[in-house]
Amino acid sequence: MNKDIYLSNSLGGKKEKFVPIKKDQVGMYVCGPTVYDDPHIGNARPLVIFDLLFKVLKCKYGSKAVTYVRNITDIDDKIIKSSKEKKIPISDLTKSITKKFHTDCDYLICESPSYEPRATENIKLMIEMISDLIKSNFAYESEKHIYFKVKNFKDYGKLSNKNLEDLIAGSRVEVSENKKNPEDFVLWKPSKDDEPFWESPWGNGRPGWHLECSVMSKKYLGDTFDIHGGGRDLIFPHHENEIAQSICANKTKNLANYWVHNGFITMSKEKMAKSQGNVLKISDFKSNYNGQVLRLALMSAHYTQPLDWNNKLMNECYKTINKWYDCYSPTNKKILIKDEDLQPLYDDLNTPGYLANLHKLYIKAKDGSLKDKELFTIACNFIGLLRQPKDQWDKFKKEKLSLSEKEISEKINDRNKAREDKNYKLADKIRDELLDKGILIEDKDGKTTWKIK
RNA sequence: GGUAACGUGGCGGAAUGGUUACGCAGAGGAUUGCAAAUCCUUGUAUCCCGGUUCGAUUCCGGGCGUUACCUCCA
Repeated sequence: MNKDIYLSNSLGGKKEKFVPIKKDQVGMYVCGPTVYDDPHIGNARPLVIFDLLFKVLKCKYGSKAVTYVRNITDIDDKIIKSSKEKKIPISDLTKSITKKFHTDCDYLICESPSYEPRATENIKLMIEMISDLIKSNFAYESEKHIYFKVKNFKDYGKLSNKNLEDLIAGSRVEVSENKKNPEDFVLWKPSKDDEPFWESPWGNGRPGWHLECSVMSKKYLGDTFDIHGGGRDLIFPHHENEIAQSICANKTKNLANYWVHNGFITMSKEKMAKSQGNVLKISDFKSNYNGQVLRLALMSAHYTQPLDWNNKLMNECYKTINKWYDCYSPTNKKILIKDEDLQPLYDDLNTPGYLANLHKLYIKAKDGSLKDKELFTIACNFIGLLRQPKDQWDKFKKEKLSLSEKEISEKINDRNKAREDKNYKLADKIRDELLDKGILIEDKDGKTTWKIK
């Protein structure tokens, strides 16, 4: 397959043909979690979206050609605050949230990135980058704080379409007596007695937000790399500041050539965010839904669009996967997905377009040959669906049942007796009762079978 | 106030300068004791006003509306 990949580039605001810096090598950096609280559905979207992009890139460039780096930020003001609130030592908190995050990734069927560096393991490199920035007059020290001097970087605001005057006029920037200018942001700050610290030329302290991404992307992908991803809300200030730091420290023109940002998950059309108090934890879904259902739901809209999260969406996705399992036919054969079927994914990760193709392949597979079913299964597998054996999917459904199989067959016997007696009122009552409990009865060829709705 | 995104049938959601998305729901039919499941059939929608064009839902301008970012947020 030699089709081009297109991506919506936030830098410039247009869909562009993807051309990697090196012909047969792709580097992608995605902002991972700050591990201070349980991951929620909003966090799940970039996990699934960039997992898909990883798969598509590997499909085109080869599985070894793509380096996917996703950081874990394990030192930050939010973590310190959360640790105090929860009365848990910081390292315990970050370890347990990181573990939960990985469990959630598995639940959503996301494969591991190539590297998953932690901020606290790279403090030395951060200090080096700060020193470079001070030397080249892009940063200054003030009362044991180091600030980035935004005015000295003329391209500041290019990604987020902001200019300095507006930012200052907005005056929502954090005011601090130590700053020379209100728009400056902190690279290093002193730690209080009860806060974690690292030794530095400017005293014991800790890094500002933003810096870990600049340092770790450089470490694994170089000064300039291909794709940088994350949620829309990171565009400003996080990515803007990353760009400023990296370009000034590395003396390059660009940090990443393609900036890819996913839209938000909303609840009743309003952004799902901790500050709004309307977050749904990923783990809350585990008892009721197989992770594939969430994964499909997260792919049901284009990644740049907002996605409203509700029960109807979940139910539709559940029904779709349940239906698709009828054609589940795993195989070790190498069956290639047709270019025309794959094409929507190459075109800016158009997941709804690909899902439409899957529906078409399903219809073909349903009455088709084994090979059609195998192709359909492989096409689902490509985006991380139908990877679990069917009995695992059924098992999950059975766990939710309130009736035992024995009770169900007793009810069915009762109903069939009633039918023989032509007591259809009773028969229908039993059937409806079972349906209420999620058991679907089918009379076929004189036999009655049941399945879980 | 500044900066963006979006506005498609009952709902969700793609695409597109002239013809079909797709899914769910609904309707009709086959089947059935009745159902369910399944199968078959069925949908002519692009916020408003101008402009460009032979032709715009699609491009351009204006308006209205919704949302987001400008403070931590995926």
